[in-house]
Amino acid sequence: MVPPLVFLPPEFFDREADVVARALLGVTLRHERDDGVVSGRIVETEAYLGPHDPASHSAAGRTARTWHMFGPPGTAYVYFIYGMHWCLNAVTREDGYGAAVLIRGIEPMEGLPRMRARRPKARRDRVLCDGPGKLTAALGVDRRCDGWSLTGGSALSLVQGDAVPDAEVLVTPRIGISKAVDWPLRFVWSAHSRAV
DNA sequence: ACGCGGATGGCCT
DNA sequence: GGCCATCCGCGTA
Repeated sequence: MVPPLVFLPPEFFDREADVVARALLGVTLRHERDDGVVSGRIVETEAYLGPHDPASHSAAGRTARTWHMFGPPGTAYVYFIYGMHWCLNAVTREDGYGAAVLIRGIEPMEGLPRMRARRPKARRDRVLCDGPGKLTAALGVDRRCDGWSLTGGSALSLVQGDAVPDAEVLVTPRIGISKAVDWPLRFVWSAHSRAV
C-alpha cells in the first residue's frame, strides 16, 4: 500500500515568506499529467517578503505579470524570465498581500525518464533540477500553471514530507538579484543539495 | 573548478 | 532602450 498524499493546506502558506521558505525544505513538489507523475523533494528556496522587499516583484505593484503573486496563500505564481525560462513560486500570507517563495531546486524522485526527456541538455541527473528554470522545465511547468492552487486542487501540488532538522539547513543571501543583496532569505537543505 | 558572455522575449521607462 | 528572482557552452587552470 502507498501512503495517502497529504497536501499542504492553505494555512501552511498563510505566514511570512521566510518562515514558509524554511518549512518547504523536504516537501515534495508533484506534477500529475496525462503522461504520468513527475515529482521531486524541495532542497532550495528563496523568500520574497512583499511590497516592502525591494527585490520582490510585488514591490512594483500588481500588474498583469505579477497578478497571482497577490493571490491567496498556496497559489502558484509562475513568471517568464530572460526570454527563456519559467520560475515557480508559492504565494504566502493573506490574499492581496504579495509575498512568495521561489522554488530554486528539487531532488528528482518520480518520473526520471520524463524529466530527462524534457531536459535533453542535462548530461547527468545531478543537474536535472538544480535551478529554478531547470526544475520547471523538468516538471513541465509553464505559464499554464500560473494562478493554480498548490494545495491539492490542481495537477500541481505540494505534499507533506519528513521534517528537515535545522542542523542541515543553510541560510544565505539570495541569488541573481540587484537589490537587498545581503538579506539572508535563501534556504538550502545542505545534505541534499549541490548548491552552497 | 571557475569565470565570462550570448541567447532570447516580455515588460516598463 | 534597458532590465531582468537564468542556463549553457566555451575559455583558462
